Amino acid sequence: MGRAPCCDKASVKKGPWSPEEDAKLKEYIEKNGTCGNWIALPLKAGLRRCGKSCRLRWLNYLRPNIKHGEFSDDEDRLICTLFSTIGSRWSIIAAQLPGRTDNDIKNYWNTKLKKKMPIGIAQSPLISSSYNNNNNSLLQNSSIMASQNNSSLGNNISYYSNTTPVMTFSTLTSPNLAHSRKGNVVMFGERASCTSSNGSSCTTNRAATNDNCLISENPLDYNSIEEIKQLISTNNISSNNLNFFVDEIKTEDTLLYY
DNA sequence: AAAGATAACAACCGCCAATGC
DNA sequence: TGCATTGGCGGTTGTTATCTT
Repeated sequence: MGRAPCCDKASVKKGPWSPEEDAKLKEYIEKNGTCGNWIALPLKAGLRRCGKSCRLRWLNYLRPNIKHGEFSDDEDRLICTLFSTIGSRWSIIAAQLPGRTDNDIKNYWNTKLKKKMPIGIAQSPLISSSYNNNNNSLLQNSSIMASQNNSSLGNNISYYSNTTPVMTFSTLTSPNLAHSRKGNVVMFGERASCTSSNGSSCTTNRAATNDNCLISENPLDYNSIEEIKQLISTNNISSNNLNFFVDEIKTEDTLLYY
């Protein structure tokens, strides 16, 4: 037996929404909310639409505070850098762009930004393969997002909180980078440097903090999650911001970056 | 001016994880 | 514990607008 359809395909309307349908949906949701059940909503609202279609219409077009129109240069940059890091996680990218929907960003990427990007970045995010479904939630819960601006290992990596870059790391590809595996990025290590959003910086060979910056003086010594957590703790770095990175190590032993 | 090509964007489809029974 | 249902997501398609020849 196959999966039951979410609605009766024969009786629901498809295609573009009319202004009347928009008004009905908007009025119903503003008055009653979604009641946590999109499937039942169209019937209650007097719409001959699939519940999924109603949800999509509301989320992408009708709900308040949706931003339509041109993307700013800042938004362009953020989308590009996030895509280069995490790939086509449109909902996560959209969460960093207030007022924008995942569908909007996806369309914008496919029609415009993709053409602007270098082929390697546009087609193959450097580290997206290190994110799997199991830790997506960690990513979503993190207030910090990472992006690598260069396709080769060991160059500039920026971390964003919402749309604000909070810090940029620079690393060198070094034979002493103990945690480098499969060509992924390592932020522990000698000769690393960091510049934070307030202009302060910290460089090289020391365990240091500057805003959310953490550089370990000894890349060889941090082999366990607990050690890393301890390091974060003793340097008084917000654990909320860094939990994701710690958990990343725990679940994906191929990617270590701080 | 017309026809074809391309771009932009709205909407649909199918898969999967979460949830409730 | 297993199954059915739902919500959410990303990929894809369809339609309309705009551009080019």
